[in-house]
Amino acid sequence: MPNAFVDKIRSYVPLTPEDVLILTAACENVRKVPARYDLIREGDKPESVFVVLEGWACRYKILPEGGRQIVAFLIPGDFCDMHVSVLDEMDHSIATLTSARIAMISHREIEALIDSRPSITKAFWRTQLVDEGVLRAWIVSMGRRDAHQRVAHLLCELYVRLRVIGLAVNGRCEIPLTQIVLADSLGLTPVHVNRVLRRLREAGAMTNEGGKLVIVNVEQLANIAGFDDNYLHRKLRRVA
Amino acid sequence: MPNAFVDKIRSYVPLTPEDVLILTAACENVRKVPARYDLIREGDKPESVFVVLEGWACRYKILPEGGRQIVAFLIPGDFCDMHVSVLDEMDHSIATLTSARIAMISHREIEALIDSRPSITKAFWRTQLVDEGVLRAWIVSMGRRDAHQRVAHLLCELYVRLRVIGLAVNGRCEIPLTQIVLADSLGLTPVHVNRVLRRLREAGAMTNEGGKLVIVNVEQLANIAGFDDNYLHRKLRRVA
DNA sequence: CGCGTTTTTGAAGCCCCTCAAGTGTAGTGG
DNA sequence: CCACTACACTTGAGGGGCTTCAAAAACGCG
Repeated sequence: MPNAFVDKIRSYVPLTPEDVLILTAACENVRKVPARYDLIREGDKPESVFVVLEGWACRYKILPEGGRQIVAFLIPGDFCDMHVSVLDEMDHSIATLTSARIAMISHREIEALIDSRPSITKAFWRTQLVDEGVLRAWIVSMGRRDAHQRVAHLLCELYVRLRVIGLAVNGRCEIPLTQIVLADSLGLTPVHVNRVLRRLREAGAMTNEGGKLVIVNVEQLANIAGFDDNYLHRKLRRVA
Repeated sequence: MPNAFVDKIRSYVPLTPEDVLILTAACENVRKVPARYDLIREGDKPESVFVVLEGWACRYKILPEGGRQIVAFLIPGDFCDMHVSVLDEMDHSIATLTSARIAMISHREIEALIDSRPSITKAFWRTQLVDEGVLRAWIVSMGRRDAHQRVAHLLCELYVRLRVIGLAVNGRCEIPLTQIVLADSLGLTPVHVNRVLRRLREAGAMTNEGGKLVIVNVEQLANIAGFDDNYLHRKLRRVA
């Protein structure tokens, strides 16, 4: 049975069959969750670590005036805050964007993994550093790129991340995000996102099929965005 | 002899006298560095962990078109990327903003600390989670706050962080950043930062003394920014 | 004292927002 | 099978916040 979490960890470090068994066992507590469901809210005391096995989720913050800012997208294999138990409460919320399968791992199990499995611990560190790199890249985008570059850059990031987990092939992948969600993550309005997407569509970089956004030409998006994949520590093009 | 690094760690967890000795010893390799000096550049292979003992530094990225985006400020006590050795190369650069004293700790020493000192390890985790919280807060600011709120929010963040290390008292502190640096961190132009600062000055929230920006009324800034200190896991007002 | 950098101020313009209305499209229930 | 509803998407018109360009004043450092 495929497990996105195991696959992700394996993409960072080699795993022994025993490692795989232990990781798989850690994911036994699985919940099916509908779209737009809050897994945890700002202010809550975290009780366990979430692992996305299937579907999409996001971290977000709500502002006093009511606006929402998404600060990260979580795709299959992603997990959150293995050390978060050392802080009192969440400083942001996490919600699903599509229906999803979520594994919940207790802190005790996570710490047991960290204490007993050096290679898994190393993989955890790597994922954390990559996540921070993504946060920094978002800041760069919001600070110094215009709307077109910004949209294109996000799509490139998502493409690379999806390709790693086998959900993108030949410069093509599906992204189940509404224009409203995109706007909330990019610091734009849905109206403007709509106009930007239209131009990207007209340029032949993407299409809109069945309510989903489909990337059909990453190269072009990368050109528009000035995308450099170094911060993901993965390559946009698979090296031969 | 005071050590900002030890003080910061101590602000997160209780330290035994032995812990203090070990941390102090780890900082023996100190360099004096002038302002605007690159400690490490994007693409470099990191060789050690930097700790800011005195002065200010920043993480930044240069865009293809030449613009600079600052993605984090480092103040005394801050250190960077204890696990960074697990990645091949830096995805951003780090430079001083003022003249500074920087301690350099080898990865071997860091890992020895992590392996042998549980309380210090816990403090490292906390600092990392707080740093991530700051990155997310920056994204929220850039995405959903206008220029006035954005400037005010950054000043509030810096105030809280400075207060923790004893560099702010009674709602007042000095910030040695030029308007150009502020602009590069906020995703604005220096011209507009100037206009925003003028209004904050006229409102009595801050002043400009001797080339330094001085916060004189944090409460007011917090009101303008809609500042919520939860993400720093420290209080804006010291609790009685 | 002189020079480079930062700060300041003005004027014009554009990118993106706001407001508004209309068009799909999927799911629901009669 | 077709209203009916709830969203998301689309498109237009007008406005405002921030940028760009330009130039002068003030500062700080050798």
